[in-house]
Amino acid sequence: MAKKKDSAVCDGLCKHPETICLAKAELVSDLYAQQAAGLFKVLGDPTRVKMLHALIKREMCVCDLAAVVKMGQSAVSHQLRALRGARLVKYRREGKNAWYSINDKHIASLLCQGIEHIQHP
Amino acid sequence: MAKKKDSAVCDGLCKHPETICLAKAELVSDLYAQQAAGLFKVLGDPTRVKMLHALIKREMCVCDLAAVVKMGQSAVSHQLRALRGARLVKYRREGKNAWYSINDKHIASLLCQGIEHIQHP
DNA sequence: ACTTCGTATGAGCATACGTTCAGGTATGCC
DNA sequence: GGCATACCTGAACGTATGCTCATACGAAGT
Repeated sequence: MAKKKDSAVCDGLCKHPETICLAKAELVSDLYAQQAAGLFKVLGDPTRVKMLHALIKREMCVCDLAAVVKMGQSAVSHQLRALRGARLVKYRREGKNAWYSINDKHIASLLCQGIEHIQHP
Repeated sequence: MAKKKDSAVCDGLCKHPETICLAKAELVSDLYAQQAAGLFKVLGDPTRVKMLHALIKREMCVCDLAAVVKMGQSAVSHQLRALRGARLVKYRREGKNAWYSINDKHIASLLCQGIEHIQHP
Protein backbone atom coordinates (compact mmCIF):
# COMPACT_ATOMS: atom_id res chain seq x y z
CA MET A 1 0.00 0.00 0.00
CA ALA A 2 2.53 2.58 1.13
CA LYS A 3 2.96 4.72 -1.97
CA LYS A 4 5.39 7.59 -1.66
CA LYS A 5 5.83 7.61 -5.38
CA ASP A 6 7.09 10.21 -7.78
CA SER A 7 10.44 11.63 -6.83
CA ALA A 8 11.09 8.52 -4.84
CA VAL A 9 10.21 6.17 -7.68
CA CYS A 10 13.68 4.84 -7.90
CA ASP A 11 14.57 6.31 -4.55
CA GLY A 12 17.61 8.10 -5.83
CA LEU A 13 19.19 5.12 -7.49
CA CYS A 14 16.72 3.66 -9.95
CA LYS A 15 18.25 1.16 -12.30
CA HIS A 16 21.31 3.15 -13.22
CA PRO A 17 23.13 4.27 -10.10
CA GLU A 18 26.48 4.88 -11.73
CA THR A 19 24.91 7.04 -14.46
CA ILE A 20 23.20 9.14 -11.83
CA CYS A 21 26.36 9.38 -9.80
CA LEU A 22 28.42 10.55 -12.76
CA ALA A 23 25.76 12.96 -13.93
CA LYS A 24 25.41 14.41 -10.45
CA ALA A 25 29.14 14.95 -10.23
CA GLU A 26 29.24 16.82 -13.52
CA LEU A 27 26.01 18.77 -13.05
CA VAL A 28 26.16 22.54 -13.22
CA SER A 29 25.74 24.21 -9.87
CA ASP A 30 22.35 25.57 -8.90
CA LEU A 31 23.76 29.07 -9.11
CA TYR A 32 25.14 28.70 -12.61
CA ALA A 33 21.98 27.01 -13.85
CA GLN A 34 19.98 29.85 -12.35
CA GLN A 35 22.14 32.53 -13.94
CA ALA A 36 22.35 30.86 -17.32
CA ALA A 37 18.58 30.40 -17.31
CA GLY A 38 18.26 34.07 -16.37
CA LEU A 39 20.36 35.03 -19.36
CA PHE A 40 18.33 32.89 -21.76
CA LYS A 41 15.09 34.06 -20.22
CA VAL A 42 15.93 37.65 -21.08
CA LEU A 43 16.62 36.52 -24.64
CA GLY A 44 13.33 34.63 -24.62
CA ASP A 45 11.00 37.38 -25.71
CA PRO A 46 10.26 38.40 -29.31
CA THR A 47 10.32 42.11 -28.53
CA ARG A 48 13.70 41.89 -26.85
CA VAL A 49 15.06 39.72 -29.64
CA LYS A 50 14.09 42.38 -32.16
CA MET A 51 15.53 45.15 -30.04
CA LEU A 52 18.83 43.39 -29.53
CA HIS A 53 19.00 42.41 -33.18
CA ALA A 54 18.57 46.04 -34.15
CA LEU A 55 21.15 47.16 -31.60
CA ILE A 56 23.74 44.79 -33.05
CA LYS A 57 23.97 46.90 -36.14
CA ARG A 58 23.94 50.33 -34.56
CA GLU A 59 23.46 52.33 -31.42
CA MET A 60 19.92 53.62 -31.06
CA CYS A 61 17.90 55.81 -28.75
CA VAL A 62 14.70 54.72 -27.04
CA CYS A 63 12.17 56.38 -29.29
CA ASP A 64 13.92 55.11 -32.41
CA LEU A 65 13.80 51.61 -31.00
CA ALA A 66 10.14 52.06 -30.21
CA ALA A 67 9.47 53.06 -33.81
CA VAL A 68 11.46 50.12 -35.17
CA VAL A 69 9.82 47.42 -33.09
CA LYS A 70 6.47 49.17 -33.34
CA MET A 71 5.82 49.35 -29.61
CA GLY A 72 5.09 52.04 -27.10
CA GLN A 73 7.96 53.98 -25.59
CA SER A 74 7.03 52.76 -22.16
CA ALA A 75 7.08 49.11 -23.17
CA VAL A 76 10.45 49.56 -24.83
CA SER A 77 11.83 51.34 -21.81
CA HIS A 78 10.68 48.51 -19.55
CA GLN A 79 12.34 45.95 -21.80
CA LEU A 80 15.53 47.98 -21.91
CA ARG A 81 15.51 47.94 -18.15
CA ALA A 82 15.45 44.15 -18.27
CA LEU A 83 18.25 44.13 -20.81
CA ARG A 84 20.28 46.52 -18.69
CA GLY A 85 19.66 44.37 -15.63
CA ALA A 86 21.10 41.40 -17.43
CA ARG A 87 23.99 43.53 -18.71
CA LEU A 88 23.12 42.78 -22.30
CA VAL A 89 23.11 46.43 -23.28
CA LYS A 90 24.89 49.55 -22.18
CA TYR A 91 23.74 53.11 -22.55
CA ARG A 92 24.97 56.65 -22.45
CA ARG A 93 22.98 59.82 -22.08
CA GLU A 94 23.44 62.66 -24.52
CA GLY A 95 21.25 65.59 -23.73
CA LYS A 96 17.71 64.36 -23.68
CA ASN A 97 18.44 61.13 -25.47
CA ALA A 98 19.63 57.81 -24.12
CA TRP A 99 21.71 55.81 -26.59
CA TYR A 100 21.68 52.09 -26.20
CA SER A 101 24.00 49.51 -27.67
CA ILE A 102 24.98 45.87 -27.24
CA ASN A 103 27.22 45.45 -24.24
CA ASP A 104 29.10 42.35 -25.26
CA LYS A 105 30.11 40.62 -28.45
CA HIS A 106 29.30 37.25 -26.95
CA ILE A 107 25.70 38.32 -26.59
CA ALA A 108 25.49 39.27 -30.24
CA SER A 109 27.00 35.93 -31.16
CA LEU A 110 24.61 34.05 -28.92
CA LEU A 111 21.61 35.83 -30.37
CA CYS A 112 22.74 35.30 -33.95
CA GLN A 113 23.37 31.63 -33.29
CA GLY A 114 19.85 31.30 -31.99
CA ILE A 115 18.36 33.03 -34.99
CA GLU A 116 20.47 30.97 -37.38
CA HIS A 117 19.45 27.78 -35.66
CA ILE A 118 15.77 28.22 -36.30
CA GLN A 119 16.53 28.60 -39.99
CA HIS A 120 18.16 25.18 -40.20
CA PRO A 121 15.61 22.62 -39.02
CA MET B 1 -4.14 69.70 -24.38
CA ALA B 2 -4.32 67.03 -27.09
CA LYS B 3 -1.96 64.38 -25.80
CA LYS B 4 -1.68 61.18 -27.84
CA LYS B 5 1.68 60.40 -26.42
CA ASP B 6 3.65 57.21 -26.09
CA SER B 7 4.16 55.27 -29.30
CA ALA B 8 3.48 58.44 -31.19
CA VAL B 9 6.06 60.48 -29.28
CA CYS B 10 8.17 60.94 -32.33
CA ASP B 11 5.35 59.88 -34.59
CA GLY B 12 7.33 57.20 -36.31
CA LEU B 13 10.23 59.39 -37.31
CA CYS B 14 11.59 61.04 -34.20
CA LYS B 15 14.86 62.78 -34.78
CA HIS B 16 16.62 60.04 -36.67
CA PRO B 17 14.52 58.93 -39.63
CA GLU B 18 17.31 57.34 -41.62
CA THR B 19 18.44 55.27 -38.64
CA ILE B 20 14.92 54.01 -38.19
CA CYS B 21 14.58 53.31 -41.86
CA LEU B 22 17.78 51.29 -42.01
CA ALA B 23 17.01 49.43 -38.82
CA LYS B 24 13.53 48.58 -40.04
CA ALA B 25 14.92 47.24 -43.28
CA GLU B 26 17.36 44.96 -41.47
CA LEU B 27 15.04 43.90 -38.69
CA VAL B 28 14.36 40.20 -38.21
CA SER B 29 10.90 39.17 -39.28
CA ASP B 30 8.20 38.77 -36.66
CA LEU B 31 8.21 35.04 -37.29
CA TYR B 32 11.93 34.60 -36.77
CA ALA B 33 11.92 36.79 -33.68
CA GLN B 34 9.06 34.73 -32.34
CA GLN B 35 10.78 31.44 -33.01
CA ALA B 36 14.16 32.54 -31.74
CA ALA B 37 12.53 33.83 -28.59
CA GLY B 38 10.73 30.52 -28.29
CA LEU B 39 14.03 28.70 -28.47
CA PHE B 40 15.65 30.90 -25.82
CA LYS B 41 12.57 30.74 -23.65
CA VAL B 42 12.84 26.98 -23.46
CA LEU B 43 16.46 27.42 -22.40
CA GLY B 44 15.35 30.00 -19.85
CA ASP B 45 14.58 27.75 -16.93
CA PRO B 46 17.09 26.43 -14.39
CA THR B 47 15.59 22.96 -14.34
CA ARG B 48 15.75 22.63 -18.11
CA VAL B 49 19.28 24.02 -18.16
CA LYS B 50 20.37 21.34 -15.73
CA MET B 51 18.57 18.62 -17.63
CA LEU B 52 20.08 19.62 -20.95
CA HIS B 53 23.49 20.02 -19.41
CA ALA B 54 23.28 16.50 -18.05
CA LEU B 55 22.03 15.17 -21.39
CA ILE B 56 25.01 16.65 -23.22
CA LYS B 57 27.28 14.14 -21.57
CA ARG B 58 25.11 11.07 -21.87
CA GLU B 59 21.72 9.68 -22.76
CA MET B 60 19.49 9.31 -19.70
CA CYS B 61 16.07 7.98 -18.82
CA VAL B 62 13.38 10.00 -17.08
CA CYS B 63 13.76 8.71 -13.57
CA ASP B 64 17.53 9.11 -13.70
CA LEU B 65 17.07 12.68 -14.77
CA ALA B 66 14.61 13.22 -11.96
CA ALA B 67 17.15 11.93 -9.47
CA VAL B 68 19.92 14.10 -10.89
CA VAL B 69 18.01 17.36 -10.89
CA LYS B 70 16.25 16.43 -7.65
CA MET B 71 12.74 16.93 -8.93
CA GLY B 72 9.59 14.87 -9.19
CA GLN B 73 9.27 12.54 -12.15
CA SER B 74 6.13 14.36 -13.23
CA ALA B 75 7.82 17.74 -13.29
CA VAL B 76 10.71 16.30 -15.27
CA SER B 77 8.32 14.70 -17.72
CA HIS B 78 6.56 18.01 -18.26
CA GLN B 79 9.85 19.75 -18.90
CA LEU B 80 10.93 17.02 -21.28
CA ARG B 81 7.71 17.59 -23.14
CA ALA B 82 8.68 21.23 -23.55
CA LEU B 83 12.15 20.25 -24.69
CA ARG B 84 10.70 17.77 -27.15
CA GLY B 85 8.29 20.39 -28.42
CA ALA B 86 11.21 22.67 -29.19
CA ARG B 87 13.12 19.77 -30.73
CA LEU B 88 15.98 20.21 -28.31
CA VAL B 89 15.96 16.56 -27.30
CA LYS B 90 15.10 13.30 -28.96
CA TYR B 91 14.05 10.08 -27.29
CA ARG B 92 13.70 6.42 -27.91
CA ARG B 93 11.73 3.88 -25.95
CA GLU B 94 13.36 0.71 -24.77
CA GLY B 95 10.95 -1.50 -22.90
CA LYS B 96 9.65 0.49 -19.99
CA ASN B 97 12.25 3.20 -20.21
CA ALA B 98 12.40 6.31 -22.34
CA TRP B 99 15.93 7.40 -23.17
CA TYR B 100 16.48 11.05 -23.85
CA SER B 101 19.41 12.80 -25.47
CA ILE B 102 20.34 16.12 -27.02
CA ASN B 103 18.90 16.41 -30.50
CA ASP B 104 21.37 18.82 -32.01
CA LYS B 105 24.98 19.81 -31.54
CA HIS B 106 24.10 23.45 -32.04
CA ILE B 107 21.88 23.30 -28.99
CA ALA B 108 24.68 21.94 -26.87
CA SER B 109 26.95 24.66 -28.17
CA LEU B 110 24.37 27.35 -27.48
CA LEU B 111 23.84 26.12 -23.96
CA CYS B 112 27.54 25.90 -23.21
CA GLN B 113 28.13 29.36 -24.58
CA GLY B 114 25.46 30.68 -22.26
CA ILE B 115 26.96 28.96 -19.25
CA GLU B 116 30.44 30.12 -20.17
CA HIS B 117 29.26 33.66 -20.58
CA ILE B 118 28.02 34.01 -17.04
CA GLN B 119 31.43 32.92 -15.81
CA HIS B 120 33.17 35.79 -17.59
CA PRO B 121 31.57 39.02 -16.42
C1' DA C 1 10.26 80.08 -14.36
C1' DC C 2 7.51 77.49 -17.32
C1' DT C 3 6.85 74.36 -20.94
C1' DT C 4 8.27 70.71 -24.01
C1' DC C 5 10.48 66.58 -25.09
C1' DG C 6 12.80 62.09 -24.29
C1' DT C 7 12.97 58.81 -20.98
C1' DA C 8 12.12 56.20 -16.54
C1' DT C 9 9.07 54.15 -13.22
C1' DG C 10 5.07 52.22 -10.55
C1' DA C 11 0.39 50.29 -10.39
C1' DG C 12 -2.88 47.37 -12.54
C1' DC C 13 -4.33 43.66 -15.28
C1' DA C 14 -4.44 39.75 -18.40
C1' DT C 15 -1.83 35.99 -19.71
C1' DA C 16 1.85 32.53 -19.50
C1' DC C 17 4.76 29.46 -16.81
C1' DG C 18 6.27 25.76 -13.54
C1' DT C 19 5.13 22.65 -10.04
C1' DT C 20 2.10 19.38 -7.74
C1' DC C 21 -1.70 16.21 -7.62
C1' DA C 22 -4.42 12.75 -9.44
C1' DG C 23 -5.26 9.75 -12.74
C1' DG C 24 -4.03 7.23 -17.32
C1' DT C 25 -1.29 4.26 -20.74
C1' DA C 26 2.04 0.83 -21.92
C1' DT C 27 5.36 -2.76 -20.81
C1' DG C 28 7.41 -6.56 -18.16
C1' DC C 29 7.21 -10.04 -14.50
C1' DC C 30 4.78 -13.30 -11.13
C1' DG D 1 -4.79 -12.37 -15.73
C1' DG D 2 -3.11 -9.30 -12.10
C1' DC D 3 0.15 -6.21 -10.45
C1' DA D 4 4.15 -3.24 -10.26
C1' DT D 5 7.00 -0.17 -12.87
C1' DA D 6 8.27 3.76 -15.95
C1' DC D 7 6.39 7.29 -18.09
C1' DC D 8 2.72 10.62 -19.81
C1' DT D 9 -1.08 13.96 -19.37
C1' DG D 10 -4.67 17.23 -17.73
C1' DA D 11 -6.40 20.18 -14.13
C1' DA D 12 -5.41 23.36 -10.52
C1' DC D 13 -2.87 26.84 -8.19
C1' DG D 14 0.51 30.28 -7.12
C1' DT D 15 3.78 33.21 -9.23
C1' DA D 16 6.08 35.68 -12.85
C1' DT D 17 5.91 38.23 -17.15
C1' DG D 18 4.70 41.90 -20.57
C1' DC D 19 1.90 45.51 -21.85
C1' DT D 20 -0.73 49.88 -20.91
C1' DC D 21 -1.81 53.93 -18.39
C1' DA D 22 -0.59 57.61 -15.66
C1' DT D 23 2.85 60.07 -13.72
C1' DA D 24 7.56 61.67 -12.46
C1' DC D 25 12.14 63.24 -13.67
C1' DG D 26 15.79 65.79 -16.02
C1' DA D 27 17.60 68.37 -19.85
C1' DA D 28 16.79 71.89 -23.30
C1' DG D 29 14.26 75.82 -25.40
C1' DT D 30 11.34 79.96 -24.76
